[in-house]
Amino acid sequence: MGSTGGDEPRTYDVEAAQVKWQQFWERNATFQADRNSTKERRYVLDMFPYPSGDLHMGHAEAYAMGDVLARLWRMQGYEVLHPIGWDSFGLPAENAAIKMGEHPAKWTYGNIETQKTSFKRYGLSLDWTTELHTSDVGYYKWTQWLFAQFYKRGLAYRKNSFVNWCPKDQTVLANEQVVGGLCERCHTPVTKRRLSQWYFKITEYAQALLDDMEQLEAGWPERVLAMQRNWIGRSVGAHVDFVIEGHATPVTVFTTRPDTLWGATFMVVAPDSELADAICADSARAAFEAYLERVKQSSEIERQSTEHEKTGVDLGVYAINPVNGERIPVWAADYVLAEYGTGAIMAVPAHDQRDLDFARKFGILVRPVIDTGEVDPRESGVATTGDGVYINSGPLDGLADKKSGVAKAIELLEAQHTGAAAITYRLRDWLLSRQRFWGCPIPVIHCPNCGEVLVGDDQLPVELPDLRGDDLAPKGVSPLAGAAAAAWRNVPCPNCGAPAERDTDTMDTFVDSSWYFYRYLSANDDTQAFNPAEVRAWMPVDQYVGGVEHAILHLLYMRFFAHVLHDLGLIDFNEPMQRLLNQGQVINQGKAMSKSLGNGVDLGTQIDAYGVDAVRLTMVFASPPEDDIDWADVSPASSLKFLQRAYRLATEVTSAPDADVSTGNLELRRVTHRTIKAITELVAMGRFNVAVARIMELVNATRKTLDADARSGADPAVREATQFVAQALSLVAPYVAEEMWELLGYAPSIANSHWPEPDAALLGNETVVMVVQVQGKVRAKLEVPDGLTEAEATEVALADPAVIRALDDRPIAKVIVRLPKLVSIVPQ
RNA sequence: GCCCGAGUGGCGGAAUGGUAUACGCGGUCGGCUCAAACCCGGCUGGUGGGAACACCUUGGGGGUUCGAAUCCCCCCUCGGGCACCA
Repeated sequence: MGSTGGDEPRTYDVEAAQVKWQQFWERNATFQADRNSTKERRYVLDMFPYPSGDLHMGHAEAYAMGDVLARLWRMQGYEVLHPIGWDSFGLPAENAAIKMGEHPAKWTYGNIETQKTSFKRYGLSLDWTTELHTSDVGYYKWTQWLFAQFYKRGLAYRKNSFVNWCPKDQTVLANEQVVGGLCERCHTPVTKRRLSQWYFKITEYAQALLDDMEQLEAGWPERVLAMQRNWIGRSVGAHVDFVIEGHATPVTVFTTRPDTLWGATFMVVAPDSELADAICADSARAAFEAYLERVKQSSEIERQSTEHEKTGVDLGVYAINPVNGERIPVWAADYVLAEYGTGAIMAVPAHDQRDLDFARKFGILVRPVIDTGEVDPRESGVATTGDGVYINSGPLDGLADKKSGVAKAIELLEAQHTGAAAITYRLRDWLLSRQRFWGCPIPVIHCPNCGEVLVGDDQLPVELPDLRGDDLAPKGVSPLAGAAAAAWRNVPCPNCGAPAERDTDTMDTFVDSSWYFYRYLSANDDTQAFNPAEVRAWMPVDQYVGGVEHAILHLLYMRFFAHVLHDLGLIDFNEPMQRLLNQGQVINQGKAMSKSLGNGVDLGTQIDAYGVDAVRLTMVFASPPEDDIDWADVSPASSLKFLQRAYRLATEVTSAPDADVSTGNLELRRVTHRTIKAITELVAMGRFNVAVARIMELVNATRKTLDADARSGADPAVREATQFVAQALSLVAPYVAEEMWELLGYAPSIANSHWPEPDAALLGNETVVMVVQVQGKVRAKLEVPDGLTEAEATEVALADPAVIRALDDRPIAKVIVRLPKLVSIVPQ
């Protein structure tokens, strides 16, 4: 009980409030968006969850953040759509199904029920009427339809090449899913396999994806944009053709330094490229094949290691340097990648460290062509890469900077038709096939006569067959290629009727998640993937919220999808997410929570102990949204204490709901309106932790007013302050906010209340604290009436004893006045 | 190696050119209590001083400015991303 005592209940029953308001919101469809609304619309989107079990601390933080904005915008009078669904295809379900001898759907949809209950308890302002599951036939039919659109446009194709293979999950992986040479999901070292696989031609959009980042600069975190730029990896340089002795077609290399061509003393091709095989001399064949075998055995990690000693083999052929006619040897070495550029490079050992290391190991000629004034690379073993004067470079000799050297070299190559300016990207096409069952089947039939045949729109969906348990166990190929799926797989060719087979791979689940936010807008429409009119009405998304771990996965893929959908004429924008918030992680004792460390914190236990409101408040208040929260550093118990303290204000308000606020305590009213202004701005800027601090200050100020005078409970200013405390609090602590709202005598729900505008007349102050500096040091803090003139302020400042003492009779050189709060005096 | 971001009390953090350390945690002293928990209130960057007060303090060094945590240059440390990418 509080020190002032009283008969009314002074705290709220956390558990009872949670049950009561959940029911209320559900019954009244409080958070259901009105599709026919005439209000301005806002679309708040959280990255949809994978139904892995129950809601955990990480979800709790992410969803708390999105809800703050959704709730603010709703109260500000926008029609807010805040949907939710399930990214319900994926490997964990399949693994669980194998273990239990079940169908993956059972595990998946069971988890969804559990998680859904937790979501509802968590008090999020979600519209459940558009709930979707990517594993529902009604959804994945349209994933297949979209694949077909991509295919028809030439953006989905199959090719045979070395691909990333996870030996544990027994499936291929996209480049984006290989992190440091390990499988993103299970951390097994990734190996290479040669397979025919489906790809999306994301490389065709490399430049567009770079260019359109300009639109995102205002609303996306800089680090995400940087990561995407880095990942796309644009390099500007030139293509140069080298004739190979004894071969008709020249080999093209890509280089960023065509100006160093005169120093190219050998050429290197990737051992696992077709090119190496094609040009290898008979005399070198045996050595080459032994080397290739060795390269294939080594893991990605080994190969990528910077410590890795250079290896390679002489292919026994010579190339002709197009600028000086010099014969240079051609080597195969694994430091050249088959997939990047053309799979072949010109090596300039004097000015590239990798080439220098290689040349020194194998005794190949090193010839500097730029004199940078540094030690000769032949002596130092350190390649020089800076600007300098060109030497040994024919027509470039005497030039002194890289820029003109590069330009001159390209001009020369173009004139003799042996090369041209070129741009290369690091980004590779998106490998979308997966050798697993619980995913969206690729709607293609392979016919011995007709080849690849796309399943017609009228034949969609291609439904998954009913496989379970051991049928799904990894056998090196997709379960859909196994005996149990024979009946599903063997179908007549839609073209010629001959016996044919369905494609047995399923799509990467990132395909599913690249378009779910369009589907929310017409989730139950079985005539189209999404309704263009609804997309026009609601999109782009105003705020997207999710983890930064998707910076170059989902967030790149969904951008690519949007570009294609735009080119297909299905949407009229390129960038679907205007603002992006990457919330931090919840960690414990400095480390990510994990089972092996045993430092996990269970969300359900926290909620049972402190309530939803306190947990959410803790999440939001602990740090800026994008920073990690260490649960060891926070105190949900004190969050609850604060909520009870706020609640208590409402129990002490005795004025009528329609009381005339203009008669209220002016000081408190000023604090309230300043707080309204500050919180409105802070929340809009995503500075939620600071906004909460402001709520706390308003609670403190209101408490002081109440404690100062026993009659303050009847003061309408106290009601006004408390009312705003409830509204601001409702952004993070919706249950206690509803309780307060009811106690104040207003009709629920507070979520539909009108967010106040600050009264401009109340933003000023009668008096302000004016700081007086002498030589930049604060010498006095004076309480003066607001609205002094500069001359008056100066006069008051110079009269202050502390200021006089600090001036010590020195004459004044300058006085700078910044009204209303500062006077800076500069003595001579 | 390249690219981003960050360094502020014992801790999370606030202040983005104008009162450094808001708000909270922790601590401490006091009130309530037979007692304790809860709750309520005060104090809480450092050094010197009995006090008034003075000086110092935003990773380090330099600069711009009447005034710098904030802007500029150099360096250090930490976190993240990419990485034999030609």
